[in-house]
Amino acid sequence: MTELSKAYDPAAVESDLYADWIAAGLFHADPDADGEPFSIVIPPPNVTGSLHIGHALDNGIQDVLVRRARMQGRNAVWIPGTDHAGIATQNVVEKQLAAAGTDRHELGREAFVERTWQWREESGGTILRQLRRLGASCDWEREAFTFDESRSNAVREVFVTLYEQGLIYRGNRLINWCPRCRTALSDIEVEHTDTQGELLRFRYEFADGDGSIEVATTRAETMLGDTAIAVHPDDERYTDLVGREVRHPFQDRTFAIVADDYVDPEFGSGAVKITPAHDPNDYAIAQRHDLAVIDIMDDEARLTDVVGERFAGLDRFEARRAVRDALDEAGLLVGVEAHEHAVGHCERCKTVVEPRLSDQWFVSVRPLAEKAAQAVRDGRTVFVPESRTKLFLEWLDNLHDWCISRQIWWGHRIPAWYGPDGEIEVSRTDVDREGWVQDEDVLDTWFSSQLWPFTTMGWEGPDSDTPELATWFPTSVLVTGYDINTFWVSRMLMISLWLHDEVPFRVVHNHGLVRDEFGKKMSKSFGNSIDPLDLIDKYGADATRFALLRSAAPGVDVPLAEEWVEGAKRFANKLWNVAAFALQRLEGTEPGDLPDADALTLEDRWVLSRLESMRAEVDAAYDGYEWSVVCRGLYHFAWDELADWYLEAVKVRLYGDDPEAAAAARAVLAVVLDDLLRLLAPVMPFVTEVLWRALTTSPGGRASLMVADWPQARDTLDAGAERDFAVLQDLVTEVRKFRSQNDIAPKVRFGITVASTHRDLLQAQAPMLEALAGLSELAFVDAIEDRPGTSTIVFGGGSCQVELAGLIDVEAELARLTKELAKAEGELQRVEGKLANGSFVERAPAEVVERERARRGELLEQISQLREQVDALEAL
RNA sequence: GGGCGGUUAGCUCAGCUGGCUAGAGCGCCUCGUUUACACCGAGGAGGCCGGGGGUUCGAGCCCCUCACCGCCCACCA
Repeated sequence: MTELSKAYDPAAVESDLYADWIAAGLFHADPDADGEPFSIVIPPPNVTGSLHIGHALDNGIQDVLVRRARMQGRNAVWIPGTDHAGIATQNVVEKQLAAAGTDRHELGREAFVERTWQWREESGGTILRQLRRLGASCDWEREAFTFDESRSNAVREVFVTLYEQGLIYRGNRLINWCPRCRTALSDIEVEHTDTQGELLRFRYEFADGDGSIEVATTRAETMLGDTAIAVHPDDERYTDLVGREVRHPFQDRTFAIVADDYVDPEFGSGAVKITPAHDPNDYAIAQRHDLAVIDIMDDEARLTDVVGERFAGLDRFEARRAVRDALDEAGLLVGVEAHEHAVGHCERCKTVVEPRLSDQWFVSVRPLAEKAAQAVRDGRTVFVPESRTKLFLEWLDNLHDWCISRQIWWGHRIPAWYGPDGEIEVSRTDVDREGWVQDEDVLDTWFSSQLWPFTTMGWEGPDSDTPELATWFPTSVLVTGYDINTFWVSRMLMISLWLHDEVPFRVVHNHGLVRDEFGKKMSKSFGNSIDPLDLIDKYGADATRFALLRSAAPGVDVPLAEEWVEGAKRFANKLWNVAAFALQRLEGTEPGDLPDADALTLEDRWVLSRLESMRAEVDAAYDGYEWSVVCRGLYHFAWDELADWYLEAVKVRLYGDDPEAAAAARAVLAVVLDDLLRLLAPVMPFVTEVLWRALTTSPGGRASLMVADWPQARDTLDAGAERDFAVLQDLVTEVRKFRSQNDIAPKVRFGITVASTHRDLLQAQAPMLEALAGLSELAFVDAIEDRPGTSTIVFGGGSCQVELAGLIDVEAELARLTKELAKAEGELQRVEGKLANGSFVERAPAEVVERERARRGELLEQISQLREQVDALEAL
C-alpha cells in the first residue's frame, strides 16, 4: 500500500508505467502460449503521418480490445506497423526537394528512392512513438512495414501468382490521371466534388457545308480531340444525319455522326461530341464504333502538337478559354450557361483528375469480389454495425478493374521485364538478361497493404508456415473508420479469400469520424482540429481515451470538445480520491472473498447488487463494441453509486466502534473497488493500474492489472436490497430537498417523526439515515398527526414530520408546496384518464394496469398530505 | 441521379423487441471550506421527443408523408 497524492497527476505516472509494462514484457505475445488466440493488426498509418485525433480513437479502441482480451486470459497480440504510402510519401520528399531548389528528375531515381528511405528512417516512426503516449499496448517486437523486405517478397509473390492466373493484366485503357502527381490513380483515389462550371453549346458544320449540328460540353478543350458525334438511334431529329461527316473547325479533318444507345436524347441537343481519349463514356463508344482515338494531352495535361499550332502547349484550363473564344470568333458558339457538375480530384493533392489513355497494369477484380461477397453473405466476416454490410456488398457488386500501376518511384517496382522484341516476362526473380528492362512503374500502395493481415505474420508465399499464422490468422477483429472500407477492407477480404480461402478477420468494427462539438468535421484549415498529444499533455492519456470512447458507438461519428476531455480527467480524479479514501480506511484489507452473507449490511448487499448488474451490462457492451455504454455504465456506477452513496453510507461503520462491522465494510469496499478497476482497466489503463497496485500487495511484488483476471459474474444480484435501499435514498433525498428549499444550513440538525410502511427497515438504518440526511434523531409513529407548526415531507414509502419552529421561511415553503400540489394533481388527472378508459383496463397487461392503480393510490395520498401541509402552513 | 443516417433540454447525445412520471455529460441558477475529492458536495430551473396523418388501450419508439441537415456512392455531355 502506498499513500496517494491529493490529486491525480497523469503526467507523473504515465511514462513510468508504460516503461514498466514494456520492461515486464506484457505487450509481447508468443504464438505458442496458452489461451484462446486473439489478434489484431493495426491499420498501418502512413509513415508520413503524425497522430491525429482519428488515430487516437481508432487505436484507442484496438487497445481496449486487446487489453480486455489479455485479462480474459486469451493469447492476445496487437501487431503494429506502418504503410510506405507511395504517393503521399513521394509528395513529402518532393516538396523537400522543391524547397531545396531541385527535383526528383534532377536527382535521379536511385538517389531519390535512397533519400526517401533515409527520410523514413528519420521521421517514419513518429506516429508509432506517439501511439505509445496513448498507452497503446502493441507488441513492438513485431513491428512491420509494408515496404520492408519480408512484405516486399510477399508483394512480388502475389503479383506473379495473380499474373499467372490471368487476374493481373497489362492494358491500354482510359484511366484517371493526376497531372500534378503525374501518375495513374485507381477509381477510389478520385474524389468527386460538385463544381460550378460552364456548359458550352456550339455547332459543328457539316463537311459538305450544308448546315450544322449542335453539341454541348463542360470541357471545351476536349473538342480538339473529337472524332465523332453520337446521337440516339431512335432520335428522329437525327435519323437522317447518321453517317454524315462534320468538319473540325480548327483542324484539317472530318468525322462522322454515329448512333449509340448511350446518348440521352433529353439532354441538351441530344447530340454528343465524342472524345475517346479523354472521357470514359466516349472511349466506350469509340470501341463500339471503331472510332479514331486522338490523345491531345501530355502527362502534365498540356495540349500537344496534335491539336495544331494555335492551341499546342496550352494548359488544359487555358485551352478551355481559348477554345471558347475561338469558337465564338468562328461564329460557332451557340451559348454558355452555368452548370454544376461533379469533377474528380486527386485524393492526395486535390488536382483535377484527367481521364487519360495509357498503358497500365490492372487487377481483374470480378472473381475476387465474388468470393469476398460470398464470405460476407455467409457471415464468415461480420460488420459492426451490421448496417455496413449491405453497403459493402453493393459496392463489391459494382467494382471495376483495379488500376494498380503508378508512375512514381516510391513503392514496390512491378516485377515485369520487357525484352528487346517487346516480350514481357513477369517473374519472382529479377530478369537479368541483355537488353531486358524492368517496368518503370510501382504498385499502388493498397496492393501491399491488402496483404497486411498475413504478411505481418510472416507470410511470403504459399510455403510460409509460421507459428504466428497458425495461431493468429485469421485475425479476430479489424478496427477502422467506415471511410476506408472500400480502399482497404474490401481488398484484404478479396485477396485473403483468393489466396488462402480464408477471411482476413472475423469482425470488421467500423467506428465513426471524430468531429467537433457541433458535429463539424475536424480539419486543420477550419481551425477546429484537436491535437490528441495536446490532450494527453493536459489531461492525460486515460482522459483522452475515455472522452473519445464515451461518445463512440459503432458506425456513428464521434463529437469531441476539449471540455469533455477535461470532464474525463475529473472522472479519473474522482476515482483517485475514492481510492485515496479507501486506502486510508482499508487498513491493509486486500480484495479477497466477500464476508459471509450474515455479515453484510443493506448497503453492502445494495452495492454488490449494483456492481453485478453494472458488470453484466458493461461486459455485454464490451462484447458489442458499444463503447459509450461501457463508459456510461462504469462512470455512473463509480460516481453516482459507489462514491455518492456507498462510500457515504459505509462511513458509519468505518468510523464506528464495532470492529467486526468495520472489517466487513472494508472487505466489501475492497472487492467493489477491485472489480471496478478491472472493468475500467481496458479503457483507462494508467490510473486503474496505479490505484490497483496501491490497493493490492501482490506476493510477486510486480503484478500488473494488465494481466489480472477479468471479473466473472457474481451471485450477488439482490432485488430486495435494491428496493430497500431505494427507500432510504428517497427519504434522504427528500429531506435534503426540504433542507435546501427552506434554506436550512447543513450544520443544522433536526429530528423527524416518521410514519412508514417500512418502519422496521428505517429503524434499523437510522444511524445511516441520520448521517446522510443530517438528522438529529428519528422517531416513529403509526400515523402523522397534522399539527400547526409542522411540515410533512413525503417520500416513496411514507412521510415524516418536521417541527418548523425556528427552521423555515413560511412564505417560500408555501409557494413550493402549492406548485408541487398542482403538479401532482395534473398527473393524477392523467392517470385517472387512463384508468377510466375501458379498453386500457381490458387490454393492457394486468401488471401495467396494476402499476397505474398503485400510482393513483400514491398520488391521492400525496395530494392529501400536500393539502394538509398547505393548510397547516397557512394556519401559522 | 442512387443509397444510408439524422432531427429528443442552451450544446453534444442516451433512450434495446411500443408501457416515460423522457435521461446523461457540459453549461446555467441557489446553497455549502461535513475529517476521499472545490478536478468537490447538496439542491434546482430547463423538453407540444422536426411538421402533418395513421396503427394501437397506449407512440420518442411502429407505418405513411412532408420539411430540413449530414454522409457515402455515381463515366450524362
